[in-house]
Amino acid sequence: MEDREYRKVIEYVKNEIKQGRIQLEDKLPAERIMAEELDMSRGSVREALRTMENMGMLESRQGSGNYLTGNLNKVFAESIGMMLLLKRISHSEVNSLRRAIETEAYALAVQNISDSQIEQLKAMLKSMRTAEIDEMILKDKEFHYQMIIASENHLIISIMEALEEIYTDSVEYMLKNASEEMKHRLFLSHEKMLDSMLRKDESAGKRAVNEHYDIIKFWYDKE
Amino acid sequence: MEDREYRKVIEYVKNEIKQGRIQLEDKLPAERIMAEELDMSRGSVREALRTMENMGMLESRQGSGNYLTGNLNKVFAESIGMMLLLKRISHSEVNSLRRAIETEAYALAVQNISDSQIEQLKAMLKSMRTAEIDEMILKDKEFHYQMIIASENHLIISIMEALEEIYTDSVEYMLKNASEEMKHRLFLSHEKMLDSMLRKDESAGKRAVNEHYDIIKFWYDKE
DNA sequence: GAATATTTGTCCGTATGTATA
DNA sequence: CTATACATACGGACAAATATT
Repeated sequence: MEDREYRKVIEYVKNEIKQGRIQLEDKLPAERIMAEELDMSRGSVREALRTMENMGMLESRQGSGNYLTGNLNKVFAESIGMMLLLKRISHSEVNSLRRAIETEAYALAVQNISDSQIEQLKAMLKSMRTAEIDEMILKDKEFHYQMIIASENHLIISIMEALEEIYTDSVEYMLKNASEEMKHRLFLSHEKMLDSMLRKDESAGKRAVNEHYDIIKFWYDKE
Repeated sequence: MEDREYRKVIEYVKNEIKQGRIQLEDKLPAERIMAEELDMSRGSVREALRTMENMGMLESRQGSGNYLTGNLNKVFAESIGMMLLLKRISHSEVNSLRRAIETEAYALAVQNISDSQIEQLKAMLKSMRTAEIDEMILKDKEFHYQMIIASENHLIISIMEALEEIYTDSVEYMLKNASEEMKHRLFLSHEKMLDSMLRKDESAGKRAVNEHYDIIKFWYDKE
């Protein structure tokens, strides 16, 4: 079943990592070398490289070589985007995932956030209140992103970056068509998130995150 | 930057889907045909196919053709597995993600779960109490999986399946080396999850899920 | 800075194994 | 069973980008 030729390369690379012979940022042997070493064609090696590139574990640089990297977000963004296109999943399902992850990110952020990060959050919230719509959208995005970063969980950050990529347009559309009341309620939920952050009140903060996503869910259901 | 030849194929397929000319389960034009149509080599087309296969959006069947599918889990499992191998992320970070998603899955399950599913959960919990260790591990896995399925969120189900794939061995190791007290506490958290499910008490259930993951976190931190 | 070697990117032609009518 | 269509894989060639001398 899964006995494609190019799998040999992936197993080879995996093994080299396990043995500690190569690690992040290192260069792999040249395509030709690997092809000869593993007794296979260069084309098959290239299929393996493409696979690994799309897993986010390597980067090919023409004229230079193939280097081990660690970028998850593109894989997630592209895959989830495709599943949406193929109608395999729905926007409301993705919204649930965002709610799930941001709630946990909040809990982690409460523990890890620095004073300067909190100051930045305050500043963002302040400009959200007064700013024009485009500026508001930007600050809204930054506010959430800052929370995610403060979680210090690389996996969570990657997935949220991927989801962000998918949703920028959608969020912009929503905010530009939202009622004043809805925008006010969103603002209040942000305020609660920050307030609870200051008081290190995890559960109140989590509730605020959930409120935030309930507002969005309500809007999507109506649309 | 992203101007590789094979991207043409992906754009072409995306467009065919958007135009409604092909959809899930449909067969793509043959490699040769696409290569000629898009004026490129078969090798480059194959790299694109490999990319799309690893995005979970198609399946290549030798002698038959390339078919559009929608399987997310393999991509996630392989990518996350690789990031762990490359030490780009840690096990505790993955554990946080599982906690996040399972908490939300629980909330969704409370709304969607059927009576027969609840009966099955009861049965699983019952055999978990008395069973031998191997049977217990199996039932534990089934219990959580059943909850996830009841969420009826395909994206959440896919990601959890991927994480499950990565963690089967690790969970087995943990449970086989856990103290009786820890196993008892895990059992109690399961019991709370089910109890709250019966009473449709979402927040108590979420707390139980969190307790469950706190126990696991404690074990990992100690290990 | 220029010449040269290395490496990835892309192409073509061909042979083989597999599925399908 | 045969013929056709198709994916899989190989080897050789040249172009383009980069690294090295």
